[in-house]
Amino acid sequence: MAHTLEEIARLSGVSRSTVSRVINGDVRVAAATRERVAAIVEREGYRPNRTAQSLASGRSNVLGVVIPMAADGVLADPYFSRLLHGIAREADGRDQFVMLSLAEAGFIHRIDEVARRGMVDGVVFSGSHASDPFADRLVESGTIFVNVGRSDNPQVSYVDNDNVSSARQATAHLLRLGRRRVATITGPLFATVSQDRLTGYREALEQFGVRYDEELVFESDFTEAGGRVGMRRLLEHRPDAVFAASDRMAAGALNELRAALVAVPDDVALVGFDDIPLAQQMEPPLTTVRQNAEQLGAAAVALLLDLIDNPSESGRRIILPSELVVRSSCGAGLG
Amino acid sequence: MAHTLEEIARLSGVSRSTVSRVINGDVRVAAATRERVAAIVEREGYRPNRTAQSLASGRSNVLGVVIPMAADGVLADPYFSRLLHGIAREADGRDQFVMLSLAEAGFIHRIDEVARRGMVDGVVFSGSHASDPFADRLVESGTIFVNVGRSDNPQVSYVDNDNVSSARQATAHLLRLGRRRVATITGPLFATVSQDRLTGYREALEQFGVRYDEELVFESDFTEAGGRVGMRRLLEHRPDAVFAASDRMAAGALNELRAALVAVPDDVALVGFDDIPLAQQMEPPLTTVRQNAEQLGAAAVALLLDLIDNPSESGRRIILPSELVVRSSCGAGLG
DNA sequence: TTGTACGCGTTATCAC
DNA sequence: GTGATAACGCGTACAA
Repeated sequence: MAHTLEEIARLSGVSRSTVSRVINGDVRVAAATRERVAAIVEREGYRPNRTAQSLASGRSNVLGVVIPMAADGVLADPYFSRLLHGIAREADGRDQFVMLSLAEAGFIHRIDEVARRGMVDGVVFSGSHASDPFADRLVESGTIFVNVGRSDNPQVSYVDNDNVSSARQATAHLLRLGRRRVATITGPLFATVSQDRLTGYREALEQFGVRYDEELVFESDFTEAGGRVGMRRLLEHRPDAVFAASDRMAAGALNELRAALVAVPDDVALVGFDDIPLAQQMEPPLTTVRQNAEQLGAAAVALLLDLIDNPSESGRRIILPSELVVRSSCGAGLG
Repeated sequence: MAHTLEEIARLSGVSRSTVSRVINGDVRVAAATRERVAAIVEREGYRPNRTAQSLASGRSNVLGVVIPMAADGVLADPYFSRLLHGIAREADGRDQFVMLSLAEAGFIHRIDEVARRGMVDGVVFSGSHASDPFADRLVESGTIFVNVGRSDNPQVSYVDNDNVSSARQATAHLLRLGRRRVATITGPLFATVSQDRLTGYREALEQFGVRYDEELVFESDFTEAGGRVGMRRLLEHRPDAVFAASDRMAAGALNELRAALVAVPDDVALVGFDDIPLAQQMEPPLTTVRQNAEQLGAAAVALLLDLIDNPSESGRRIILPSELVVRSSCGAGLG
């Protein structure tokens, strides 16, 4: 088992350079030579040392992926699983490796580590804050990266779902069905997704000439427990519909409604966001917005690679469309 | 912003070697020198180039993690999320990086890539087969790795849950409550977990002097849909209890039982395996075996690092205990 | 305690 | 087409 270029070169009676050329598919090499060397590479099962390649070429073909684990068990959220899956799959398809960092609280040092020159060519950062110190740190350190989720920093490139328009559409759907006291359970408002979905909600209200009522807005945390608590409080203000900014919160809300003996959708219509697997198994099945997290991850990788090849560009944005999936929790017939 | 050892050396008026020593905490360096150099390193925000370090030292501090994506959306299974979380967290705590490879079908080449010298110091492989070609490939290539899940290959080191004894305990629990026609829905039997849980089931039967009846065994695939199908078939043979080898299958079975108007646990008692979040929200709450996937991941990393430091050792095994969580689907009072 | 010099395995720039 | 040879940035005997 030969281990270095040098050995392969010796075995095939050529120089290191030629072997290197064969390995890298350089055209300027005689067909006969190429074949002979290739055969020996094959026979010996030789693989170039990645680290040495990286050092010499200045490129590692490794993409860093940083996912802040704000709450415990964030990975339990199907969104992140899918996002990660999309990232991994796209990276794989483009012959890139993925270096994963599930950053716990106080992980600033990990960012520095990941951004360390040589390790990775770029970073996909799943940052949820409009203005994130870590994102700032990344641009400051000159690391090429793309944010998954909107960012206020004009320098940062990002991919995101069209949260505003999707939320507007979801809320409008409720209004169109005649509901007028439409409440909403939002995610944590420091997160751009939460802000954007709230914005969409307000836009729909305005569009239908319905007054925005703060009492019908409850800020929660995307979890089922949070949705349940939110619903309990909202119930005091007699809503006839609820737009939950995540399916998990919608599930919690549904549990609370059931416990309070409120009929869904008859008394209160419900719409979620995400279209997690559970959504269609809920009773009644949940009307929700399908966002394709895998696609988002793939898009992030594609954009990142583009940025790596064209470092001059910055502040690029890619917005992916979502789709309203009408089931029965909203009180509309299927269709 | 200084970028190389050389520059820092020049800036602080010493040689590269000395700076290197300071960086690596070598004791043989004068306190005064150390301080001076450290200050400059700090001021310049210098970080050693990881790639160069790896090449020179022969160690990358990167751990490969390979998870075969047999079925689509494997990551959706909470087990893998938790496993991955445990791995990432432990690796982080030990200053290791994680290189993730979500290997799709036909991913043999990826294994080779990951095992490529220089990239990673070792690999955590989540292989489910008793005898896995990929695992064989890894040992063949001399890659240091640990398998998550039992392996028949005496060379491979692995960490695993105590599936046999847990399954025995779960089944025995049913038998102890007086059930005699205890059926089981197994996972795919090429997987060691499935085999082991089936073995535990048989052991419990034997222990209670109950004949093993093939008609009461249905091989499925760990998914909810699979559990549902399995339950439908088993129903033909009038079981009074079911041990499902995964909570997701238990959920499917429960749905089927409900559809068939069979009372749980009165007519048919049910026990699952995994203790996924859904388990305690099922109606009735599911009695199940709690396996700590995070701990499994952490143990895998710990073992791997141990192996990296002591490459001579091989075939080490670590078995983690599980715990029966009694809720009400089995027909026992809480306790 | 500090510095010199060589090696890690490639890539890339030259000549030939 | 092919082959020396100089980087790439760092670790580490060995010498001083």
